Amino acid sequence: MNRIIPEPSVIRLCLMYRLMERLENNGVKTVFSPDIGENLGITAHTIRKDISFLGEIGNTAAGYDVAKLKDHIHGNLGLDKKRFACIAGLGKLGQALLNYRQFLDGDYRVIAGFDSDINNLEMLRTSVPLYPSYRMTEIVKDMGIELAVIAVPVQAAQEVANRLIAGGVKGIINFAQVNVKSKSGQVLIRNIDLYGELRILSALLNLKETASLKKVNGPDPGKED
Amino acid sequence: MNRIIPEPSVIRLCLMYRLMERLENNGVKTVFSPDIGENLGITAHTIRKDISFLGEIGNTAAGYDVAKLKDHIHGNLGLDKKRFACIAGLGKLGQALLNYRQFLDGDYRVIAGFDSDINNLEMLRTSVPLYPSYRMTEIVKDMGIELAVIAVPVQAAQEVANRLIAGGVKGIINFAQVNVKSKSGQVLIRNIDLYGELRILSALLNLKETASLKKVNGPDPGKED
DNA sequence: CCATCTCTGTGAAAAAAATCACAAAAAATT
DNA sequence: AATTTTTTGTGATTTTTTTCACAGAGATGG
Ligand SMILES: NC(=O)c1ccc[n+]([C@@H]2O[C@H](COP(=O)([O-])OP(=O)(O)OC[C@H]3O[C@@H](n4cnc5c(N)ncnc54)[C@H](O)[C@@H]3O)[C@@H](O)[C@H]2O)c1
Ligand SMILES: NC(=O)c1ccc[n+]([C@@H]2O[C@H](COP(=O)([O-])OP(=O)(O)OC[C@H]3O[C@@H](n4cnc5c(N)ncnc54)[C@H](O)[C@@H]3O)[C@@H](O)[C@H]2O)c1
Repeated sequence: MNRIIPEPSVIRLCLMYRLMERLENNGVKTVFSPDIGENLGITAHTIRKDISFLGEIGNTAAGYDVAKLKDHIHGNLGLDKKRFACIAGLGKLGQALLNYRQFLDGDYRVIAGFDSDINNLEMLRTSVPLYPSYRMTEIVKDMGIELAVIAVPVQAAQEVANRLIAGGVKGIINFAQVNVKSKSGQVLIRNIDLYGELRILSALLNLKETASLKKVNGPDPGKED
Repeated sequence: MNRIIPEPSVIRLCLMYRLMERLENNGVKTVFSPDIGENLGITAHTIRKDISFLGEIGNTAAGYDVAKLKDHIHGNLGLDKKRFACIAGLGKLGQALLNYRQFLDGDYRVIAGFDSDINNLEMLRTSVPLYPSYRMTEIVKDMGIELAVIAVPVQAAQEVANRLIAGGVKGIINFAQVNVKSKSGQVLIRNIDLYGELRILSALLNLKETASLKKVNGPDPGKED
């Protein structure tokens, strides 16, 4: 058993965690590695390898106890650590996120919203405290906010990231149409390009047709659609 | 030069395309591989390798012509192929996407929206034609829609995916809190978990602190934040 | 127009990740 | 209680991806 976990495994384990939550809700008590794989589009081999990075937890010949596996992942990845989050930019996308239940009562709770447009702030009905953009660094620092979501226009994104980082944010999810960076490289940043996802899909489809793609993801598929 | 392109390279090339668009808008004429790398958080080596999968295009000792590289990626990845898209589920998130400019006038144009709630459909002000959910398969087939975005509640997601696939959709982006699957494995699916991104960030931060993560991404960072 | 300097393109090497294959442990069956 | 079946956990192997290193093509500059 290895205590050093590859990043792709961490990401898959997070997906497994979500799956275990759902299975537990549905009253499922036990799962086998091929079930998990089937659900996540990953081979059973990889599933078992990923889980084994966290130590032994399965039952030989009897699979994994759903609740136990969930807690195991939870504990080992430190998901029990609660963190505060904020949303910078409360336009169409920022508002949708701001009102999303999981962001309000989950482990990574949104406790502040920021926008440069004061009128916009006054219009919004929400239980989350909202602040003008110029107070971002100060508020982030005071509230101990560690995670941030950027949903501002492309021109403002890097500047907003800088202010968040100055306030002590350690992780950022960025939806603006530009990869934002942290100069020190110490802050984790995940750039998500929603429109770009369509571009990627289209490119993969094209290449799949002309057979010039090395591999298309997903493990042994079933038979029929 | 290799005509078979690894999937990670395809994804990075799509990011490069976005960057070239922006640089061109800003009047930048030439870029060097380290610039591109710096912008995307990837090493210059990888950038050059990725580009070289598409054939020679750079100028020895003089970098890449922005417009030329953009068109080169565009052509080689088949991004010139226009495709129609639709959005299934017009709640908070679906509406934000539906009104996003790039989805309305980009190459992957949203030409239909679906919701099971007729009242909701009647309330919405948009230039995109909206349809009740039960017509999904029929409309998708008739309009020749190839790409779809799923933004329905978790319970409905797989069922909606099935209907889209029955209508002939070839690629799906799914925002519901469950990995949806295509039985044949022929349909490309990208599951995006917005809340899960926060979980991943938190897990990576925890592991970084306890030094039990194999590698944290991002190439040689600069000096200061 | 020669020397030098710069940056691409790519085979080779290294690193990382996924897959395999099987021992071993427990459950199920007879 | 012995045998068969099942399924985990993990070293070993294979595949994939990234990084390296440098030849070579062209720019630059005297
Ligand atoms: N809406 C979508 O579906 C969608 C899809 C993909 C990507 N995006 C990206 O997400 C971002 C937000 O999109 P949107 O549609 O919500 O845009 P929007 O224009 O509706 O909202 C942007 C908000 O940011 C605020 N803002 C501007 N500068 C700011 C600053 N310096 N600090 C804080 N707030 C500031 C504005 O006042 C506005 O409220 C954009 O970068 C967009 O490209 C949006
Ligand atoms: N809103 C967010 O910020 C956010 C963030 C992360 C993930 N998500 C996920 O995105 C999805 C949508 O979220 P939301 O906040 O927009 O939810 P929502 O409840 O506001 O909207 C869901 C919409 O889907 C429609 N719908 C239900 N069943 C349908 C069916 N069978 N066919 C077509 N339409 C149907 C509903 O009528 C409703 O309009 C959910 O799965 C949610 O978990 C949302």
